[in-house]
Formats: sequence, C-alpha cells, structure tokens
Amino acid sequence: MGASKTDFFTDKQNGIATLTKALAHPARIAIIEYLVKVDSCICGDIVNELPLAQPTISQHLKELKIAGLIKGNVEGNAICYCIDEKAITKLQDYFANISAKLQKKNTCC
Amino acid sequence: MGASKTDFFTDKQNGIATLTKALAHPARIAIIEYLVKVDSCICGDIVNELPLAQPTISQHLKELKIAGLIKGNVEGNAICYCIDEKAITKLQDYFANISAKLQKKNTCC
DNA sequence: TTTTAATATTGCAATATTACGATAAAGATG
DNA sequence: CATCTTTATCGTAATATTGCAATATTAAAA
Repeated sequence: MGASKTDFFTDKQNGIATLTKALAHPARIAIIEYLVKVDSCICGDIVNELPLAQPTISQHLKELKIAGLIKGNVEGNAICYCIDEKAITKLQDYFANISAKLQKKNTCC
Repeated sequence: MGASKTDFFTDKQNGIATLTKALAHPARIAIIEYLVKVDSCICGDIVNELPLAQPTISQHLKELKIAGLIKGNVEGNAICYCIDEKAITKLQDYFANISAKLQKKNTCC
C-alpha cells in the first residue's frame, strides 16, 4: 500500500500523528526554531535562512499551516508567519502526560 | 528527489525530527499508548490490539526501536517491549522550551 | 526431535514525500 | 501601466513509506 489506515485509529491518535508528522522533517523543525528565535515574525527570509529553494520552503510552510502548527497573516505582498501556541501546548501536554504515567509504573526493561 | 537534506541541519534538529518522524503515524502513536496503558510490558499482543497484520506491527516496532522510543527485551521466544522514557522526556522538554520562549514574546499573529 | 508459538525479514505493489525549475498570482513601487 | 517583490502552484523526477503475504528464524513445549 503506502496509505496509512487512519480510519482505524481514534481522532486523538490521528490528531497527534498529524502534528508529529508535520514536524517529522529537519527543515520544518528548523522553520519552527527560526520562528521562535525571531520574536517579530517578519518571515519570508526563512528562505534566506535555510538551504532550500523557495518552492520547497513554501511547501513546508503549507504543511505546517495545514497541521495547525503555524499561522499566516497577509501583510501587503508579504506574509507574516508565526507559531500557533496551541499546537505546541498540545504536544507538550501529550508528552508530559505520558511521562507522568510512566513515573507511576515500574518499567520492566 | 524524495530524500531529506539532513546534512544541512544541526544534529539536534535531526535528532528531534527522528523522534517526531517515528511518531508520525497513528499506528505508532497507538503502540506507544498501549505500552503506557499496560504497565507490565508483556507485548506481542499489540498485534491483537491493533488492526494491522503482524509483519506491519513488527515493522512499526522496528522503527520505534531504531528511533530510540522503545526498548526490547528478549524473554524466551517472546519479546518484551517498553517505552524508553528518555526519548519522551526529550520531546517533552523540547516543546516545553518552545512554549516558554513563546510566552516571553508578543506574537504578532 | 518434531511441533508449536512468537517475532523478524523479504519482496513487492500502492501511495506519499521531498525537492526544485518553471511559472503564476497579487500586491507594492516607480 | 510596467515592473519588481514576495509567495504560491504546477509538473515531475527521485526516493521513502505503508501494508501484507510468504517465508525465515528462534526458542519453548511436547
């Protein structure tokens, strides 16, 4: 095949997988880190920052946006991208919850 | 192409991307959640738990293992899998750090 | 030793991702 | 209006992922 059997998993599981999938590429991690670093979100210079062509960056931004990890504001002919905190919080909470549950159990390995 | 240009990113960025990539599939999220749920890690019944064939589960487990998210202990002819807390902690810390940094800045969007 | 049980590996088809050149679209600027 | 700047989209080649049947491997059990 090649297509994920998303139908068989819960919405929550698919939701987390959508977020992790959006971050499953070093370029997209680099984009997120760049957006964290520059506190104002005058973007587009992401293209200058990363060693990838403009269409490639644009495509990565699209994926991050569809997944809900970033938001884009049109400002004249430029677009201002920035991180959507809610998505980061969701991931943070998800892993914190797993961590907490693991603490309570005696892992056998 | 189709291959990620990992050479151009930092080890840390590639490291996070490796972890998120390993979790970038609902089946692998479901496996992690199952391992959290059953506090003893008598595994292999993951195959019974999920709607995927045994070779498929085996392949997903392999990916999680290579990424460092789970550990496997041979116990007789069965194998006991369990979560590697360090990887979860790494992800938790990573997103907590981003969250903290975002709090200090006035996001423009 | 033969059989059974649990897991891994191989091979392959279907599909998805990654990357980028070429080009389009849309607003700013002269 | 013509042009420049910025970003998006299209088309396409290279590669990766997903899923499973068939088969191999390994160790326990009979």
